[in-house]
Amino acid sequence: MDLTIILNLSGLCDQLSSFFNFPIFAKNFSMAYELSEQEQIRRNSLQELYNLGINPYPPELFPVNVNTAEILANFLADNSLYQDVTIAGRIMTRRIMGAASFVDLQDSAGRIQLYIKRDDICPGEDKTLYNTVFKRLTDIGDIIGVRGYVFVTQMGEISIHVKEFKILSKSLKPLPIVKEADGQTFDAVTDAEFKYRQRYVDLVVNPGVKDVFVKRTKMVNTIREFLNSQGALEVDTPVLQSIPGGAAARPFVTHHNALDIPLYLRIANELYLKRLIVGGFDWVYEFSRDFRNEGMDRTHNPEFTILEFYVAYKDYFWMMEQTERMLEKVALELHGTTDVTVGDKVISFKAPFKRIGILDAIKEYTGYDVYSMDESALREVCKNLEIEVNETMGKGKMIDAIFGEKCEQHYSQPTFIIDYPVEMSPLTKKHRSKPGLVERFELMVNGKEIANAYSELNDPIDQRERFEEQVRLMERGDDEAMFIDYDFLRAMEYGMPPMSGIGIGIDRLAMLMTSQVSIQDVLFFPQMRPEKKVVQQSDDSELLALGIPVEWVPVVRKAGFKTAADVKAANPNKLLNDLSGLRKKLKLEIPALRIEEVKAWSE
RNA sequence: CUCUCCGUAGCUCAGCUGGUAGAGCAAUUGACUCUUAAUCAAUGGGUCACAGGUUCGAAUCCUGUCGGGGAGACCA
Repeated sequence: MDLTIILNLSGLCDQLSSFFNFPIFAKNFSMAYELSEQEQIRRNSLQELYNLGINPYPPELFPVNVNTAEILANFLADNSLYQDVTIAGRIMTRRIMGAASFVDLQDSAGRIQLYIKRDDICPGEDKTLYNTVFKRLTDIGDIIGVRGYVFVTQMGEISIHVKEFKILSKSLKPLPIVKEADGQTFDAVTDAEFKYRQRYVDLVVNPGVKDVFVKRTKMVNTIREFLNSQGALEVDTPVLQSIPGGAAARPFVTHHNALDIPLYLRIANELYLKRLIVGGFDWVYEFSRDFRNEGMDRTHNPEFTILEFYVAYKDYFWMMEQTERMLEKVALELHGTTDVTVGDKVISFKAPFKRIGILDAIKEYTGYDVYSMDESALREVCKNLEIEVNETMGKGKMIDAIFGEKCEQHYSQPTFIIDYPVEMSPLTKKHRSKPGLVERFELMVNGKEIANAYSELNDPIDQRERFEEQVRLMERGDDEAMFIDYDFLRAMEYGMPPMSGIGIGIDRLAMLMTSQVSIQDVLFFPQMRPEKKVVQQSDDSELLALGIPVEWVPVVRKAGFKTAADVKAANPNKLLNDLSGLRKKLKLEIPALRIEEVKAWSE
């Protein structure tokens, strides 16, 4: 870029600058066309603040000494409190009435109304702070700090009478406007894509969203306390595993460069926790972030959290009692009652929960007694029930399919489904009295599985055979069958205490406990397809290089042609049309283009 | 992967069987010293997701693409 171009650029900047009424830096002057009107105005305000000697992003701490919830909770009882508060938060609405204004300030704990009077924040002659800085240069979404005293307005609302006011962070993008009155919400952001991609905005503007996540954390804390108080030890085990074991699922694969081996993101942490029990711990647990490379829907996210815990010398009956007690406690802690409203149902987490054998459940809902059936008989049953089966499915998978299709949805109230067929439970101890079954339960709530537990298999010879059966299934084409983890077998050969273990889907439990129908609503940042780049990054120089006059470059970009390739691919007639239209529309005082010029750009 | 619905101003949404876009809030300017979905007046703001096609004419009809929701398939 030679000197003349630089000179031209700065000349153009002045022109654009006056057009948009704010300074534009040469480096990114094209941006001016790509911002919305409101964003331009906010940048303009930002510059004006600088011009007034105000730093809209001050570096020093702001000494907050109270939050909104504390004030609202305590002030009415004692009006002498909070007579010198400093508080900070985001401006959510403004009601300006000349020399006095009301502002709703939102902090992490809630909202409170501010009363800002011109002559209080500007005691002298100079009213700039109120008239200009507050009224004109401050916007909804800005983060401010104020100092003042708490009082009650004539309308009876607890408010802060502001004496000092300071901008702590200028907001450049307008927030969606959500209004509330008498418990009703107006214009809430309902677009799922917007909510999930820009959760930060969802959290700011939509009432109740924060509460879901606060409840989720409270739930996890309650569980942690429940376990810790009984002597359980929280541990961390590897996320990157060379053998993805402990569950039937498709893993994500990655590669470790230094070791030059494939590694898998864990689908479960079961086998590692069991190793720790071999090592001599009696009770270990982990809130495990697991990853499964499978479909996504409202109960499945590629990464999700499972609580697993393993307890030596216990069996699955003991585990059922623990589970009941734990969930009862969670419900009480979160809702103050064991009855939790989920959608239009009320679910009672009052212990004990109902228990029923999976085969009895199938008998109840289908009439078939599949207990002693062989594979071909079972296939026939599936056919009669119109359940799709294929050659890769063994006995266990078919029974699972029948249950999933015909029974699962009936269990709204917490119900333990117990005593599963051995074929679908390769890590589970054989049933003490019912041949062909294992000591396993799943907890169904609201028609969904939320926990899965067993008396854990600790016979290394049996375990080896079960793994080998899995390999046979894999050879039949079952891509979910488990790999053999030889180190796990070795650990078991040293002697593994009898134990019971469980996995509880924390996301699904959070859905239940917060009455959300979609897993995306209990994850801060649910998985999404990457957003297409909204603004294509390109350098003006590549457009200049085509011979486009410098004064036309921002116009070309505004017209949607952001790269040299875009311009070359364009029909010159259309391009000329678009550009001339913009020139007219924006009333640009630059020479009109001729078709020959435009054609020359793409040659 | 299949079916289905959706994508219009910063946000929430209208826009009929084709005739180049409207409202409320938000924004700008002004009035107003206890308002609270504040009010009143005026003003500005849109490549109607993207790309093709049909047509004199497309937000609207057709095809494809992208993104999202829902249902199914697969799967915990």
